[in-house]
Amino acid sequence: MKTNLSNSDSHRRTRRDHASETAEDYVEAIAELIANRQICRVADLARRFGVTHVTVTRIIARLKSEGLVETEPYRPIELTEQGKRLAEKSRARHEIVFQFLLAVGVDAKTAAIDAEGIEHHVSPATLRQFKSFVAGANTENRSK
Amino acid sequence: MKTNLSNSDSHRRTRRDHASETAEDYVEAIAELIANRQICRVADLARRFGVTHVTVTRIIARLKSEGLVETEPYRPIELTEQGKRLAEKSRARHEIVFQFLLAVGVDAKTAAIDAEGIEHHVSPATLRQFKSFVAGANTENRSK
DNA sequence: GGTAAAATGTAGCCAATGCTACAACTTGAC
DNA sequence: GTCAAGTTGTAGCATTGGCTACATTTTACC
Repeated sequence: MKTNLSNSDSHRRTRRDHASETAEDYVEAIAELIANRQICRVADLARRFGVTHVTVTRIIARLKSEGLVETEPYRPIELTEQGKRLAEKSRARHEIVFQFLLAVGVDAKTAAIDAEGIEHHVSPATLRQFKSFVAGANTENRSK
Repeated sequence: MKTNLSNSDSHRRTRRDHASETAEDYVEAIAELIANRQICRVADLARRFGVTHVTVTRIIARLKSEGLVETEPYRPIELTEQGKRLAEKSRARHEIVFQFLLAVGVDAKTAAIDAEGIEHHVSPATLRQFKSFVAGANTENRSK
């Protein structure tokens, strides 16, 4: 059952563009913080991700240079339109993965944790299957 | 004055996770190459992961220092007992994730790609659900 | 308004994983 | 045995994301 597809293809996907995953995690967290508390600060993100404020500062600088966030020194962090779009896309995908895990019987706490890790590795095709599975689970019957 | 030592745990959090994922990917690939071709060379891994031989060399050096592989300069790469155990564990988990994706309707090629990325983020609890889902899907096909 | 605490920024270190360029070793053909 | 081609190793650089230590700014309270 190995299904050896041409190897460079399969691993190109798996390859480390960890940077864009980080970007997605951050814009998603920023959007959530703004939604919940009206404001997003470096310290909030540091707490959220369990890193020091230094790490957050540098990542935010990168996101700024990529046009995802706007911020001035000692000021709160805001999302650009592009950042908001990416945040919403990430949130939606995250939610589908989370609901899917619940639907296949994973407990809520584990599903929340695993969804965080899995969401970045789900292709659009797989996401569609997840989505329709969740929808099917709600309807809950199949006549062959 | 902060005096917080013994942060050695939290520091390197993501970095270490990332490093272990790489270790798993590599021992898994090494085991597969040895199974298929009786030998694993730096160049094989470089092709497989789509990176240069330099990157492979350095990662192998790290795996060696971690006791997962054995190798002498200009010689093929072999797995230690510990390396074999990790490889088998990774392969089994990978296979479950792959079969699970097939079972929920993902096409084989996409499933192969996504399984690569997802496998590292599936907790034991979730893996159990995946496994029993696959088993259930098989039973369903046979009996109904 | 002044000052201490909290928040943020800056400098500089480390590790992991990419790369190119070049050196050294191994292998196969002759 | 020699030499070319292929393989592997080494040097040195970049990027990302961890960290501590220290500097600066903002805020909050008297």
